[in-house]
Amino acid sequence: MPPSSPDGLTRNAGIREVARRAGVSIATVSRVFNAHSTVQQGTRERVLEEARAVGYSPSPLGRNLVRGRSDLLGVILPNTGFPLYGAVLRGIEDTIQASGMSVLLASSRDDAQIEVQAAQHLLRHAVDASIVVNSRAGRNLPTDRDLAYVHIAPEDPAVPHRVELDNVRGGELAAVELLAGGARCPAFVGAPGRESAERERGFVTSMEEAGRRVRRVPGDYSEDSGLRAGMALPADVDAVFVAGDLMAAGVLRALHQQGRRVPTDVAIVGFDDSLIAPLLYPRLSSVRQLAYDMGVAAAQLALGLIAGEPGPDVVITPELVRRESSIRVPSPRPP
Amino acid sequence: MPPSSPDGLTRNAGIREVARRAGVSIATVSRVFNAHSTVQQGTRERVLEEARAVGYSPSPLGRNLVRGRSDLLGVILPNTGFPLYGAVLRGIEDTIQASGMSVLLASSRDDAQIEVQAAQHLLRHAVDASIVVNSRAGRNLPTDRDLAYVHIAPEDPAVPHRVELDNVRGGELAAVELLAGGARCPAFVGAPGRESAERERGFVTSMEEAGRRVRRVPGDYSEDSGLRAGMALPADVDAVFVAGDLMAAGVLRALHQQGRRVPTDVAIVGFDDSLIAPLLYPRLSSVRQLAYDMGVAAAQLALGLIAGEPGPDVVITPELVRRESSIRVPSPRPP
DNA sequence: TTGTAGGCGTTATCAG
DNA sequence: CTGATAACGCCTACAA
Repeated sequence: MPPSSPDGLTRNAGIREVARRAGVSIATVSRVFNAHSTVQQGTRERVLEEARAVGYSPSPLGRNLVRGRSDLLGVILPNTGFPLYGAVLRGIEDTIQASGMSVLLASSRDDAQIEVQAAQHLLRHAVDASIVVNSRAGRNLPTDRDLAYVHIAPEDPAVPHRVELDNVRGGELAAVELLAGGARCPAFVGAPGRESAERERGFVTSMEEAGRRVRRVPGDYSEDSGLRAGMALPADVDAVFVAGDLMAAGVLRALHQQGRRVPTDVAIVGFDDSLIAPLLYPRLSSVRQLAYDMGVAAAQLALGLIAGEPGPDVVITPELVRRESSIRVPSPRPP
Repeated sequence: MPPSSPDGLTRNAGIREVARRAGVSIATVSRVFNAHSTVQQGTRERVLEEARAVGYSPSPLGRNLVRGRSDLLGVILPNTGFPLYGAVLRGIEDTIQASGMSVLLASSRDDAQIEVQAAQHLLRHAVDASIVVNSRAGRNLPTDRDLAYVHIAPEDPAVPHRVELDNVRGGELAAVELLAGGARCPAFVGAPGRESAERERGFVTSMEEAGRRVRRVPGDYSEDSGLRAGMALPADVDAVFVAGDLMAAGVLRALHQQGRRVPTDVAIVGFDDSLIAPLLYPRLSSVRQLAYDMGVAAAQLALGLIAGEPGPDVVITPELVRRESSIRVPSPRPP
């Protein structure tokens, strides 16, 4: 019995139903819905007509099975909650939406082991490609067929298909800004990992070229570590570059507590320009990480790989967003 | 030809391969991998053994097709980037991970139209259920078979399967805190929508019971609107409850600019306890929204619906997180 | 307990 | 340009 639907509810019409009503074979219906196939004008219209009538469109499930791929893009984030990753995700989503793909999410919890498992899981779901943010596993990710990974800021400097921020340049921007503000005794608050090291390199190099020695204080990207770093800042330091905004918030608080005025006594530049930067007091100058743009770039790269046209790696150039924390004004002494 | 693999690479082994090696039919292999099926101990072990040997596990694609459902959970967020939603997402992820499901993401951009399309898209991918955050479309979401929606804080107060915060209670908590700090002239900074209205109701009711009249100032959840609201605050106001942390950041800044001290001159309580609250200056007291917990609850509800055991709606009781912005201390005048 | 066979909804190959 | 028909990988009556 053909799936005529005598009950009130329109059960999901399939390709057969449409073929029957249009008086063609299911093969023709399929061709109509798959581009670059040749089918006569009249037939095509008739099929489309009937399809609309019963509300048909090809089921992803059947299609996935036969094609061995889905229209899914895997995304592996270290941590779903972090704002910066949210921006990346949004960039990815906005970009792939047009091509009818969707995002299958997984998280790695900053653990190479878990990351590999997540990748495997995505693989089994036949994602067309995956984007991995801050990959720990790097080249060890399982790769089926010619599955493509696009990496955003991976630890491993050798993985292909990468989108990355020019961290060294970011450090330089911070140095330029602080020097313009008259920095004499600069400090750098860093964190473990490649990215922080690069930011430090750019900063220190520029500062040394200007004849300034940079004090280093370690942290771990947390606000708390920033607070401790701020407390440990030598008394003569008058300019600080902090490798992450959250840490910068901690440094800022430490300075408040010590009664040191920002930017009058100490100027500060953060990194990321995450959404907290303009909310801090004073508003934090920060090297903009352009997370949204990185998501967009990664998605475009992924789309290219899927289409068989691998694009070149992307290096995004950061900008400095100037706000109150680094803009030196004459000491506000009322008359 | 059976898929013996003469080339070096182990091509993905299928159910047939395992069946052949274990000397059983594919039906038996299938039964081994589907619980509540009865297969002899010895046979089961042999199958498992061979499965492990070739690295086999049932393909989601084939399984989805025949079962008409995937092991995917749809999640529709208004906006992928917003921190609060990130927390919800994390709660969802952490909860479903154990059951081997994964999250298929979509966003609604706060638009009922787009929300419906997103839901349809998820539907076609045969998600087992969907979680919708801040639904605008409400009961108008397309519903195939017995697909279940779980709603987190929907606009429509009548949709079933909901997880929600007790906003009225949140308003009361804010009132209690501010009254304890000696509030005489309280104000409320609100925003459009049901949630803000409920927070207002709880706040105003409690305040009026204490004999205080509440000034209302409108906003829209943005920092900027908070800044404007803060500027528009009558001079005698000494306590403010703001319906969102981001707006509260704006209010705080306005007060700084006016030279009004927080909490000495004006005490402030925000709402959400988003991750910016402890970063503001001074640290912002806030009614905790427990977004992570709401994600967990929603995921549990969804899991229940999928299993055919619908659980009761969930109302989460907020807590007040006390921080500097509402803790009145004697004016800090050193001896 | 196990095997046989049919079907899930599509795409792709190969004739016509 | 179009129609049969064979996969795709798996689940599930039904039968043995």
